[in-house]
Amino acid sequence: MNIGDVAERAGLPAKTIRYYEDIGLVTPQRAANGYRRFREADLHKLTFLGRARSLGFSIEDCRALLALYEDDSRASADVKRIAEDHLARIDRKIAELSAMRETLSHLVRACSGDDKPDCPILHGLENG
Amino acid sequence: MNIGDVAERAGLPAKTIRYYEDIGLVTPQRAANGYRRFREADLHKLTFLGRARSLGFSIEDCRALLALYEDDSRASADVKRIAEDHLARIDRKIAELSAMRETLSHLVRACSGDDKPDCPILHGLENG
DNA sequence: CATAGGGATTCCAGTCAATGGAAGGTCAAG
DNA sequence: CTTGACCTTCCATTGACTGGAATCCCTATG
Repeated sequence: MNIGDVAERAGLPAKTIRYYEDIGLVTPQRAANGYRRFREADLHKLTFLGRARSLGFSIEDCRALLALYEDDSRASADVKRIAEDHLARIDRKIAELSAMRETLSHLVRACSGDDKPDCPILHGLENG
Repeated sequence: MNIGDVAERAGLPAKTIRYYEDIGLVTPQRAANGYRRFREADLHKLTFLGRARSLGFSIEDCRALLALYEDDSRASADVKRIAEDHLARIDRKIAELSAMRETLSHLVRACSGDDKPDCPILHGLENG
């Protein structure tokens, strides 16, 4: 497979796949003309990466998950720890956004949104 | 005020304040020795910026909000529109994270987390 | 007066995870 | 032979800072 084919099948931009090779997540072979040549195993890895990234795992998490994915003698506890840590990060992020949402929605609700300058939103930003 | 004082009072790192000057959000005066000299109005702006940033507004939103803040003939509708747009972005982000959380927590719950290689998390990443 | 410290200055590089674009090489079809 | 779709590498940019180096300024003490 050339990069275009694997990109389509993995659902990732070719550019991203080149980047993943750059940082050592995949190591496709090369054809005589210099083109990358991807095998089925590469496609599996890229699909795996796409899914992990879409769940918000960092590239470094993905690297670790991929290593475990390829390691037949892994302990599922190692995978679970990474996933739980990430879940905790997600929860913290949601909490942070919810707090923002809470504050901001109060301000928005208080603002008449007309052509007059008086504005509770600006007032809130000014005075905490 | 020197940058250290205004940094402390605004609750922002000095480095961030220099950056904000760099991108034109504040324009402190300069003393004869080259030090930045901040007035009370600068402090207000920086405090305003800190609050807006902590609510997740982008720098460009902050720039627009600051312009409205300084414009006595503003319409509160303009402020409200920016805030509502941002609120919608927050909601989308929360929804996205919640979806990740949902998927991931299912996988985590299904994983025994022991020393055996069998792992529903990896399986889920492999097969969608 | 020398010096030590704490603060200030500028500039450059790095973060994260790509993404955009330029300049050029390769290949299959018509 | 040319066209157009692919592919290649390399460099720059994104957002919002943050870290660090090298240097300068000010004040206080010995």
